[in-house]
Amino acid sequence: MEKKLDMCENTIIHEEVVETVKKQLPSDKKIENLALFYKMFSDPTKVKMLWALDINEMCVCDLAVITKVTKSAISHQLSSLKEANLVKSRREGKIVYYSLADSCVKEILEKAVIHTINE
Amino acid sequence: MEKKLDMCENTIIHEEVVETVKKQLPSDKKIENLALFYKMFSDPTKVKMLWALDINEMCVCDLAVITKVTKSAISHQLSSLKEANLVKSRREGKIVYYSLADSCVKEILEKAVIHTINE
DNA sequence: ATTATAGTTGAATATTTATTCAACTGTCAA
DNA sequence: TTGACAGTTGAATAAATATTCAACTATAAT
Repeated sequence: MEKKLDMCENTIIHEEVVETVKKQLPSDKKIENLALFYKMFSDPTKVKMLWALDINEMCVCDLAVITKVTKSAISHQLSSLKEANLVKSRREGKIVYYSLADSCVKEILEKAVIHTINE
Repeated sequence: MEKKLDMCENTIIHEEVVETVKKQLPSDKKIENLALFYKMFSDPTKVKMLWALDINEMCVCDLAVITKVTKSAISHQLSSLKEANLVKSRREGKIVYYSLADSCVKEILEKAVIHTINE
């Protein structure tokens, strides 16, 4: 009679494949950075902001109008996007203008368009 | 003296820009689909799974070992990935083998590599 | 038929992420 | 220097997502 707890549910079925794949995988840190990067595209508000900024630089108020969320929410989102080096800002008087920091953004958005069903 | 509630915090500062951008933005549905698509790349477990599957087709057990999460969690993740048409599966006896359904996956992952700090 | 293993499922829980709220800073103009 | 407005911030809350758990299906072997 066996123990109630099965020892470990992680049975390796194809040991060779697992070993080969493990060797070729990027480091956990790298994987995490990839996921972090794509998180910036994984929310409708962020996607809309990025798309809008690709068309024109904009201030927080305008982005709030376009996305229909509060200025505060926009500001929080912009700070993640800035930390991810996807947007940059410049101040002009009271107004802060945001724009894309990385020309790859539109390219990335458009790459996805091909793989999604529209309308 | 004004009302306590300010009528609407969404002041449009650059009306012309806002109008122009609004016209050029994709529909909300399209934006949402884009976000949904990138959600499939926005979690380390999913990224690792996709990367692994790009190297070799694999069964649920093997993926569980490689990602260090339970078979159940993997199965749940695979079902989202399948719904997003990023992976496909075939059964061989008791074992279900998963593989990439879309050759763009690796391309997308690698696009991000350029924009992330590694190690 | 019975048992064992691979995988799936739905509900519960844990974790993460987005948004709101209220108080704050910075800049301009009266 | 005071008020008004653009924007930011941190903490609280709400909402979304990932993981676990336990019960289940499917297939194969004895």
